[in-house]
Amino acid sequence: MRTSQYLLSTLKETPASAEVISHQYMLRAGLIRPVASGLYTWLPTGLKVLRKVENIVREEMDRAGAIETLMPMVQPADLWQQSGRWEDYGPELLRMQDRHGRAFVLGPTHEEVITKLIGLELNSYKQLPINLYQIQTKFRDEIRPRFGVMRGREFLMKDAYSFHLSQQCLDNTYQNMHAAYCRIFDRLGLDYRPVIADTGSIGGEASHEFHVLAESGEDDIAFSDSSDYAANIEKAECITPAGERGNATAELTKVATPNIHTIKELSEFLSVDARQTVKTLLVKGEVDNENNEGETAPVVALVLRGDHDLNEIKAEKIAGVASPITFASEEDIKAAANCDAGSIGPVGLNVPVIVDRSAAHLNDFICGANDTDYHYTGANFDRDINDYTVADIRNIVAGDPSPCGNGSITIKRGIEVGHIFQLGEKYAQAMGAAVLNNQGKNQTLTMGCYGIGVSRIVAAAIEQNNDENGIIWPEAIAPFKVVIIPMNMHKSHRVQETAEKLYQELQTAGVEVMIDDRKERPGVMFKDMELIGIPHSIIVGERNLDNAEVEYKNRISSDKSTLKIAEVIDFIKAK
RNA sequence: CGGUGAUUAGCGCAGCUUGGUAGCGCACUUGGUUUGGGUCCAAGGGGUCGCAAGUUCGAAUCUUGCAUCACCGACCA
Repeated sequence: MRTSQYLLSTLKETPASAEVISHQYMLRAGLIRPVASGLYTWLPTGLKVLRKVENIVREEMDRAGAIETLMPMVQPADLWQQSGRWEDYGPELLRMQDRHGRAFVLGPTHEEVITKLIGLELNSYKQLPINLYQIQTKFRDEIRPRFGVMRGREFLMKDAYSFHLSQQCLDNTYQNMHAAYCRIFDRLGLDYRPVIADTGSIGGEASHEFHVLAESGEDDIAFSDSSDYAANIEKAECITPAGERGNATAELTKVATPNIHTIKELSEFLSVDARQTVKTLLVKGEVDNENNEGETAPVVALVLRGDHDLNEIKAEKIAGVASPITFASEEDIKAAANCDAGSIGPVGLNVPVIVDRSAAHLNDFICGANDTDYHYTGANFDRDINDYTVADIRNIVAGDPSPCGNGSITIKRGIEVGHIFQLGEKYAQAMGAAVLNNQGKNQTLTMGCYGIGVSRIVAAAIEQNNDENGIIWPEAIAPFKVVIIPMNMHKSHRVQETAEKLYQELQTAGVEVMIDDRKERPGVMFKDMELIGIPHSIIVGERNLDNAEVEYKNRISSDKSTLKIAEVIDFIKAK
């Protein structure tokens, strides 16, 4: 490709709307342009990268035995009504009507379509297992699109769906996909981790997320420092602290704590470590629709150690706690604890009390006294608080023992680029996907689903591989392998001839090569090519031609060397 | 949707407080100059000042409403 006949579209300045580095560089390097909130045009260079990612994903899915299909982006509403997600999915599902007034949706995912298809096409256990995938544009009407293509509303996704008659068969395919995903991210050249994940709204049993590690990631991942254990912080179990709880030695004492509302203020005011304090959160309880028709929801107290944060996902799974988590209103708090929110405590509190495992391990701790501007010191479970249950309801923090039993936890940020689930029979049942088993009986299929965010990977790769000069593409997904940068080509026939000759030869050798044949000063070319992040540069200048040499520069290592012109082709091909 | 901020040339911004007929840098065009790290000089082209209504002799500037974009929270590949 010649830059003079190409749409380079690089920008010197960073558009004000771009927050994260990948978004900034994708705009500046001319990979994407915004069209509307969460919607982007892929410019030629960006599309080249996107296609490379897509092809690696396709090759590895094919190698793993999955079969490619293509389903429509627009789907009829009745499929979604059949699965129940027409009601459940919420406003993220973009709904519309055709000219006849029939309801459709823009597909955010394709479980309904594929399951319906499988139900129609498959009749016998002999056709199982089967794993179908597609690489397709999805649309999710995100509340807040951000970070460019990292969280766009329209995005390219690989989604695969497998069908089975037994859990064991599903497990096999699940493991197979897990391995395929590792090969994909290995080939992409990214630093990633498979982590244990919450199954979220899709539901089901086993689930792993694949995260690319980057500071700007939106998820917190908990790792063991001495095993393979990694889990999304939403899911990481906080185990009961080792050892026996200390004995109650202090007397329960009510102390005045004027205008103290937060744990930070409390620990400073009383000069104690936040770890010796306890915070009590009041949330709405579960309404039992059958027995308490129309009654207001009761309130439940959640007790955490002062330095810990509530994990809402864990908490809302506990019986008696409303899902989603809803914090009690000021009136509810007044009614239940007779004080302001800053002074609630578990002592003498007349509502169900759920205590986190770590908080339950404390003795002689400090908590609210259920009296505005007062706290208790020297509080103890089983002496001052008797009616309570213990559960894991907090977020894991760095330094906690790993739930796998080996080592302690460190926390890093990750960008979720892949997610594999075992779905079970949910969709197969709803859509009527069943086959005859080997006893001749109709049996509902069990399902797995496996997603990869293809367009998100492009952004994630940049988040992980960049410097102050621009993008540093991993070799496997670079838009071009090598760029020829001639110095003042229009003034030197020798330079022009050599550059053109190398360009032709590299093309003939099947190397993806760009030649910067613009009438630009050297600095401009260097800056642009570094911004775009092409891994290898060949610089052709008068300086080296007398020795029949050109200069080579590596974008990753910044290593420079001189090469004999005759060696260039083999040198680049070997890279 | 809630909270915050923004909207002036393709991009980055000033002008608004104190109303008087729109400016800077980059990019673009032309000529010259320079030529191994975003040269320098000169001359140009390009703007319904987000939209609508109001106040006023006069509105980018003041008022009101709306729209769009971005950031912080709930969603997720």
